[in-house]
Amino acid sequence: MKSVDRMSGSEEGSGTPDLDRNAAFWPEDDEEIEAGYMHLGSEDSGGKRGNGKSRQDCSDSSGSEGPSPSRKQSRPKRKGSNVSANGGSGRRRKSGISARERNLRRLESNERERMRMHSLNDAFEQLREVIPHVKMERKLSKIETLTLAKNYIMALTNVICEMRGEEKPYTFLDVDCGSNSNNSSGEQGPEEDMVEPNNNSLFQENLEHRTLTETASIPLHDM
DNA sequence: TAGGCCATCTGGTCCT
DNA sequence: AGGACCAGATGGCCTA
Repeated sequence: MKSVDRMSGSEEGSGTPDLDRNAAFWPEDDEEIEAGYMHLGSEDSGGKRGNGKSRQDCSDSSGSEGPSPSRKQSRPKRKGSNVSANGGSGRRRKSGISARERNLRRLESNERERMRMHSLNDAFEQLREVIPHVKMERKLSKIETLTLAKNYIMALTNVICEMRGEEKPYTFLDVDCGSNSNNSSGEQGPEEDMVEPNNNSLFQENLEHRTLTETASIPLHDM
């Protein structure tokens, strides 16, 4: 497939990718913000990665609902969502906060988010290391990692149940099952027999390596 | 070139 | 109030 490894480069190298650039972009005073707060990115100097993204429709969203670019509309509101959490005016101006301060807050927030994602990636990496899978050139993608982990857990559960003389709660389907679209996208009770091909290529891969998963008893014995 | 995967930014919402 | 969490958007990189 693809080399996910390449990401490691950007991951590490990211550091603080664009603090300076962003800082430079942000307007210096509230006046400018009044005019173009949601404007950022309009001419975002095209940084290399993501950051350079233009927040296209933000500009014209200056409308009443505040930061409501089209992309937000599809998102379901969470409980207790007050449509205008920002006060209803649409402008997210907090009284007494200067543009510079907002800028700073945003940059800090970005940094935290970056760190959060990095820790998430670390967790994925640790998960990859404990999931038995056939060696591959590339490393497992996130979705593959999660799917394999799930299958691995199911296989181990089967082993445990078998050792207890109980019935296996999970059944691993055969290759043909690829055709059955039984799965309701991840809705499965513990009772249901499953191994849903939610990721086709991976699923096939899983089937190829099913013996490996089903011999999950091997690592189990080691415990 | 299209599609997959990813990092990053961002604003809304929730939680402490 | 501030940080964490979440999900949408965007653009880069890579492979088929």
